[in-house]
Amino acid sequence: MEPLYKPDGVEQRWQQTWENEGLYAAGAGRRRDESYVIAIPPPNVTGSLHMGHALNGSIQDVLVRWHRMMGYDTLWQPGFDHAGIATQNVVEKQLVAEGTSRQQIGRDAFVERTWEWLGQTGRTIMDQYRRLGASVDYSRERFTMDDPYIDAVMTFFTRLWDRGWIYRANRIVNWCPFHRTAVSDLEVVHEDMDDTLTFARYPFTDGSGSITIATVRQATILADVAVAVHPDDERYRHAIGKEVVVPVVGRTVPVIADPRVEPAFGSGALKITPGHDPLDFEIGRDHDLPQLAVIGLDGRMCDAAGPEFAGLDQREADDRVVAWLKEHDQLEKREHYRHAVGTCERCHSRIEPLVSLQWWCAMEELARPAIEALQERRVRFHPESQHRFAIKSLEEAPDWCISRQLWWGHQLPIWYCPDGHVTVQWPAPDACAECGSGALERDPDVLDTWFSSALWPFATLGWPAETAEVARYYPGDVNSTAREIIRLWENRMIFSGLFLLGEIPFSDVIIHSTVLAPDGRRMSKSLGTGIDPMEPIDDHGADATRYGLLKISSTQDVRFSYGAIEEGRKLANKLWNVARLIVTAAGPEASAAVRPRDLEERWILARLDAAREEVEGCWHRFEFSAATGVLYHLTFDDFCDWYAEAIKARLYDGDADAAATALAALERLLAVLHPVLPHVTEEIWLNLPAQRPRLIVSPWPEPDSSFAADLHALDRVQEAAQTFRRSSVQVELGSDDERRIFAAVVRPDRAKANGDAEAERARLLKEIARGEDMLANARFVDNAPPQVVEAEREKLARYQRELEALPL
RNA sequence: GGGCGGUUAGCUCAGUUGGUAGAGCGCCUGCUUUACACGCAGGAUGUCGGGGGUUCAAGUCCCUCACCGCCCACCA
Repeated sequence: MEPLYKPDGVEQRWQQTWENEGLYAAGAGRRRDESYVIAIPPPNVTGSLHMGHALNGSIQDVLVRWHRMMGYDTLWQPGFDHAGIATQNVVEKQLVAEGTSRQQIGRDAFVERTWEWLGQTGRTIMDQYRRLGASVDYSRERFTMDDPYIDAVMTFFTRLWDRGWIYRANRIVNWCPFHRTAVSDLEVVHEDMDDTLTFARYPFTDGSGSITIATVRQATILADVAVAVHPDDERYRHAIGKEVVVPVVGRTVPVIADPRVEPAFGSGALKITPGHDPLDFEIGRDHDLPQLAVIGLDGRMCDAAGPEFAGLDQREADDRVVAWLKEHDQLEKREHYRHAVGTCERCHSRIEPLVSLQWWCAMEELARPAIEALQERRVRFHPESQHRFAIKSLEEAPDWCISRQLWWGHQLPIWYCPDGHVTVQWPAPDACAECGSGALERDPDVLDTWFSSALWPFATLGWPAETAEVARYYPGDVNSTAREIIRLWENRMIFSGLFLLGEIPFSDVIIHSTVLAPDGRRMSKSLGTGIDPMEPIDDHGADATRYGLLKISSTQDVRFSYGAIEEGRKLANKLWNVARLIVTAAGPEASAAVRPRDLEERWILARLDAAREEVEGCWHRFEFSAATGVLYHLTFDDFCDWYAEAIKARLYDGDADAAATALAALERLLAVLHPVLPHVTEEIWLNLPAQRPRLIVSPWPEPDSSFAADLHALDRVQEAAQTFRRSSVQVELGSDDERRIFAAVVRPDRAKANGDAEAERARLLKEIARGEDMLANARFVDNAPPQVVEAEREKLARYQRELEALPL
């Protein structure tokens, strides 16, 4: 064993060994009946792992390794999401770069090309998980487009259909003109943009002047069917019921009253364009107004806009409309206006609200049991604030637009016959369910990618087939993910699990922190602030990276910190070296045995057990950062600086009992550290004398109360040592044991140099004065809890003794 | 506009039920004859964002203001 622990090579070796020996597989190390199941949030096949994946992987791996050591039948399910629009976006852009397009090569060729491309990316991602030391069952890799998974998706759809919860409706949707598909509200991101607000006058038909409206989308004037004002708006009361002439097109439309108009905005009068605005769509529907469309699916002006405009880019059309207004003296003014505009999450094209025929899933019946389950705490979100958010999101969830006009994804199990009958069936029907026609055509649309993600925890187990795995591993235990995905994924897994299997897929949802760049900005490729998690892993090791990420994790957003990772590296190195001390001194013939003879040996055994319990508490509460603190303190302060220093001399003397006990203590330390630092602990384990199973599947230390009484045995020695080192004041110790340990750990030659009796005297006098003040305060003594007063008295007495012991 | 969170040492952050502020890094001082200098021992540094309130006692509970961040959102 070298003095410097070098993770590179060691970690890769263990990662291969564990996987090859089947120790990552479901059920490895199983010694009890209960299962422990986590389904990894399947990364999109499009990319590589980012820092959030590394943190999330570390969190899940700690829980999984811990449960594996406790003997649970543990399954950590890996795989990928086909990520419909995200994947199509990447491949489509590749085609554009090659000077072609998906339309040119056609659907079949496009899908084939996508399959080819993701054969490479998937491999990369799984290798990155391996490099992190993630103990997922790599033999069970699943993909949301595997054939059995497709069965699950289609079954989900047909069951919803059978309940009558899926319907087709013409509604206004968010339309991405680049991808030429509808996207859900959740896939639209709002970005601040500079715009121009145009104020245009619409003349009344009776010649009594005009009414002014304000708009940022001048081209949509062509599709106006009304002007609306607020019913209580005194300025426009006279106008209600009159008619105005729409500029350019000359259409006569009514002025209506609707409370949804905001009088304070713009001119207070709103032009109504039901075909191209969600609010106008609703107002139009409630007032029985027609829907006109002037913008086509490609985002350009369509034929309905008239021959002058057809085919124009919207911006050009805007300019022409403005020119017309100016020419006819109907342009009142134009103002700079900065506002949030909806854009496509994937390609950032401006979203066009369009009326289109889409498939919807009614949410009310699906959400209700999920809301109840959350309210009854049958599933819990951590932290608690996210639990409330999850409930609120379900309560407010609008019907889910599940159809997408994409090519990459699960095609809807809907067929049409020439007579227009609709057959919904899976497996695919041979003939129309209504008329028996064999000439069926499948609906070209695919499902929203989250429709299939929602089934991840059980579709990966073979559902809808009644597999032994579903029976054994469903429901699972924990799901850990990022905050922004609660509505997209967590809630949908909850309601689909309840609907299809009658149970929620997990009992706890961990919402982990977002890892920001060191400067506090978001980590993103476009900003250049991203840090590849493989970088710290290569530089400092997977153990150090795992430790560092867990240390900085909390409930809020956290900044990435190399310092935290270096701390992890130091911990691994420290551990390596104390193991070197013990193993070398014990010799190859030694064996571990708990044979404590002296106080410090009983004390470290008690400390190890107490720390084990503290760490378990942290993990039960999902407080990963707190756990790293416990482990660091245990290793550096308790195990190395006190225990190892105290027994060092006896180890050199060849004391077999001390060596056996030290080996036993080291084994317990390694076990407690293993879930966070799996590689270095396994490597040390290998170097211990005697044959034993791999640490990864070795039992987690059992509670051991034998030495609990000695937990505080060293408190007095530690305090005496600190006093001595600081001031050269020798504090009287109570027993030979205490004096012996003091002598072994404290080296007088090093302490004296720092002694400054005068400074110490001043410090003690200050403390004593403060303590006397407090005890002289009647209100404090009368009202503080007795133990607080007593503690203050003891502190005061101790300071007095130390003061008296100071050399003059 | 709505919701949530943050503001504690030079930096990154902990602070459980109110009991008189901590860690790591950095900095200063002193230590290497057989675990580790990726180490050991010691030290300095805080009006706990501002203001008000409750309490014997507030970083912790309440109100308020300021700034920062995230999520959500149909003021065209």
